[in-house]
Amino acid sequence: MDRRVKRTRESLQRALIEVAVEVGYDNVSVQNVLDRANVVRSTFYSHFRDKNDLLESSLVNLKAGMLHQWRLRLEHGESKGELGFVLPLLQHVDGGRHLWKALVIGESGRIVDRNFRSMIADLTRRDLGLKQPVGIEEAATIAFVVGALMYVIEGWMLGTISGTATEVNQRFLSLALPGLTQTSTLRLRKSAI
Amino acid sequence: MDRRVKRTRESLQRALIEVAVEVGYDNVSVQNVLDRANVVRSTFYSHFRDKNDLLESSLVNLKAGMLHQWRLRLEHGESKGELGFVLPLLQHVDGGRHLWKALVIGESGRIVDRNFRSMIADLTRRDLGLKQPVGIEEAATIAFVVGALMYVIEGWMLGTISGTATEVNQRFLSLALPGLTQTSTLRLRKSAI
DNA sequence: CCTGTTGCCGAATATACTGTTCGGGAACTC
DNA sequence: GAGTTCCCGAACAGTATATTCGGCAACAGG
Repeated sequence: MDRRVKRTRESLQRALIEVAVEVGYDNVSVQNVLDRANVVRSTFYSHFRDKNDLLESSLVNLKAGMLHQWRLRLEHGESKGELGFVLPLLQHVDGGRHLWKALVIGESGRIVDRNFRSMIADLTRRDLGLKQPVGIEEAATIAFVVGALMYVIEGWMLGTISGTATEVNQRFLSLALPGLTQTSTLRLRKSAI
Repeated sequence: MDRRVKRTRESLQRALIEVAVEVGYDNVSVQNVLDRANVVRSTFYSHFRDKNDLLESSLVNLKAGMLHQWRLRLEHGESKGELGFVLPLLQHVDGGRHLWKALVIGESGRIVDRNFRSMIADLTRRDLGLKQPVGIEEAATIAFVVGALMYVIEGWMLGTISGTATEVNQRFLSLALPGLTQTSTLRLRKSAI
């Protein structure tokens, strides 16, 4: 790939994140990004459809980095057990706390959400594939786990939930695992219907 | 309150919802709402800060209606047990399926999310207040339950998750309750740390 | 019914941001 | 070194937001 192309794309991606962290994604105009990246309008639109498109392309990198770190920890045997991917995930998110805190708020939150939802859903599916609870549709289970995890992470980023990655992981697993490993015959007491 | 004020505000609220259901919230301009409501620009801005502000005021009514229906069902004894508020909630949402499906998508999704998160959080807190799991911070538990429920509802609205309100309720409870009633000593097996 | 107040209309206007166009010149690939 | 590709710069139309203000009509209270 042409070196110039790579340079402009990376400049724009970096600029967007920087400015978003400073003033919040919703308050970022294309012009702000252009100024920061030293790129001109027409160039921007020859690479990206709009601001959201740029964000989405930035997320590709962030996701790649996350999966990379996850694999490293997998190899080091640090993420065993059911939902073992959660701890590495939390640790990685913890590293870029400023970044994620900025991106969780506002319109970018939806985009981040949509991107990571599918990733987490995949990890969850792979993890739970073997011990699927009987009689409970997969879609509901995935939505349940992913939603719970996303909200916990969000609360953790925003400071509503405190604690280290390990602690948050423990809290999450203690809430999630019992429902997932429960057998179908026990899964609902009469009083709760 | 001046009758004209009430009329104008209600016209605008109704118009916003109508148009949003038709073309999606994100594609609604202030002008669209004005045309539908037969209200002029300056009047709009004398009542609401912007489109989102109008949506927020509309949600007040929707939430009120929801809580009203919930109380009715409570009196009829249809929502007993832990997380008993979930079923009435699902049933109410099911009633306005078109509406919610439209509001879940796009920018309005975040606003709806923010509004109902706090409502569901309150209901959850009240419900779980007595049997708080030991050693698990309340904030994490609330975020867990609320997130799981929100995502399940969203998936249900969008058709990813199928079934009746009763079935979805059962699925949700069977996933959530075991983790909530688990005692602290059992809450984590070594392998999952 | 009368009176003072309040809200709505209508139109104009400033502002800001988006997205597109195009030619000249520089940087890149091979 | 030749030819292609990309970036710059500046201009431009289009669209939506948000504010202003005078005149008229509807309202609440007595």
